[in-house]
Amino acid sequence: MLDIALIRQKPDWVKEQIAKLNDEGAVARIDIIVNLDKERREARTRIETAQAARNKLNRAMGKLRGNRAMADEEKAARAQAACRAIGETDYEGASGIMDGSTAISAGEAIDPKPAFDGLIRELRQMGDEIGKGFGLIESLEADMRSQMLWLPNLPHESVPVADSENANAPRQPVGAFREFDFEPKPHWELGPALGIIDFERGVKLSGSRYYVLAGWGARLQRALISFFLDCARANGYTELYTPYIVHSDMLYGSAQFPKFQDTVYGLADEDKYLLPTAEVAIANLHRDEILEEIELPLNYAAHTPCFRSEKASAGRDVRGIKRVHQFEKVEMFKFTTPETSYAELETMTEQAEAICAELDIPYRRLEIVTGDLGFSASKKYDIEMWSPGCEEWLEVSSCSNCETFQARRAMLRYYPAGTRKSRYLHTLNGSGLATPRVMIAIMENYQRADGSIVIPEVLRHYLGGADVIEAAGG
RNA sequence: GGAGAGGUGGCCGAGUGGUUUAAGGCGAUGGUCUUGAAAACCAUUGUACGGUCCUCCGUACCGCAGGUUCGAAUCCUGUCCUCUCCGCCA
Repeated sequence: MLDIALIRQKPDWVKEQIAKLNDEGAVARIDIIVNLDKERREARTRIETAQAARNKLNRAMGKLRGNRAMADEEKAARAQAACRAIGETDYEGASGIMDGSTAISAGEAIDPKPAFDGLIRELRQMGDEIGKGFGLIESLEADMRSQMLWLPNLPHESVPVADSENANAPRQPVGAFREFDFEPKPHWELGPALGIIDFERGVKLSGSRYYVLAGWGARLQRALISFFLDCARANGYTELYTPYIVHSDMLYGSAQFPKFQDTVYGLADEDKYLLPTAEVAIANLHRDEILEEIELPLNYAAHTPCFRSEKASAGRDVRGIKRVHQFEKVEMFKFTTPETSYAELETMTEQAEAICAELDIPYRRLEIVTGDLGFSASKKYDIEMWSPGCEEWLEVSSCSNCETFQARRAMLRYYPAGTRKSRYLHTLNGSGLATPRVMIAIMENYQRADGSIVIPEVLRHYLGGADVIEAAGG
């Protein structure tokens, strides 16, 4: 979520920033929000003033009713006088009369019953109107919130301004490209031939975009996950095991909802959803907490399955395991101060790149332009591995700084050292890495003419020292 | 899944529908005292939003959501969570 104060103060500047993104309709929300904000603040000021008067009168009523030292005749006279004052909207006066701090002149004897009934009638009427007022505030604030939830994050000033992903600027690739003396095959041929990917049975079990890994395929994946987690730990990330099913609030917190609601899988009978990424679970870990600056940065990593409906990309990348409904990923996540988040983004991205280098697969970094930033990132780098079989760059990691965008939604805050005035944290997330695509890259880069696959050096000790996946399978 | 008990500030823990606007304690912070510390004493002690933005004022929040009432931490309903026992179970 964006800072409402910023929108209020510089609506035109915010519009300019949003216009750089590929998000039609978001700019138009700003005017709606500015108007709602104005309306809601006016209502709040007005209603809360009335509520303050009413609270005071009710308290005074308590004093009048409960005053044992006061004769019933005087109470009745005061009730009647207070009733008259309220009718003239003199709430201060009425309050003083009721709590006994204002003297009243003695009049004729009054029947207490109608006097109090009249007073209660006045108070009830005030209450009814205030009730309506709070109803108005509630509906204005609900409208505001639903508008705000659809606004994307603003790009960092360093992000290149361009419309589409085609403009993402790749850096120089790193690592040696293989030279094959045969035609390298795509993984969707290598996998079934080796018996390590079973597309047909995956589809039989669950439908298209599902697959079964068997034997060395399953073991290779497990080895990769262990390797990734060990890298994360060496880099100072605390490993987490989180729930894979979370409340819908968590998806609002990490900003998948409301915009990308149709990309996740939900449970039928509960307001709970399967993780599309561990980011959702980790981003909400410190929800509604206020951390101390000395604890920061907090670095977490978790391996989870990720479930994605991929409705938006129906028909795309249908071959192989590049785009599937269920995959495994190790996610890196950082909670930092605003001052350090951009340095941490560089660190995190370099850590993801280092994993590619250790696997000895050619990779490159893309600096993502404004039009391809996505909804929640202020700045983003993608990392791609080269796959010689399908002859394309595969996105294996995406590292983002969301600044305070998620923090505002999930109430992630900290006290700067020596203060008690809380600020929002910055959140960063990055894949480190995602298995199916890294599996593709390994299979295609490490394939040999006979269809066997050499196991990358760094993975061998996770696989009992084996150095090659032979065509016979494991 | 069944039965019972319970959710109150950073923590513990009082709290008859009003007459102090959550008592008291612990912790924390600041101060007094001290060569220093401890002790003692004094003061401060949450979050969000709104108004003014120097500071203060106001509103809301006693798990959450409704309801009753002029007025709810307190009464009613629903719900979530925790604990104990029973059942089932990797």
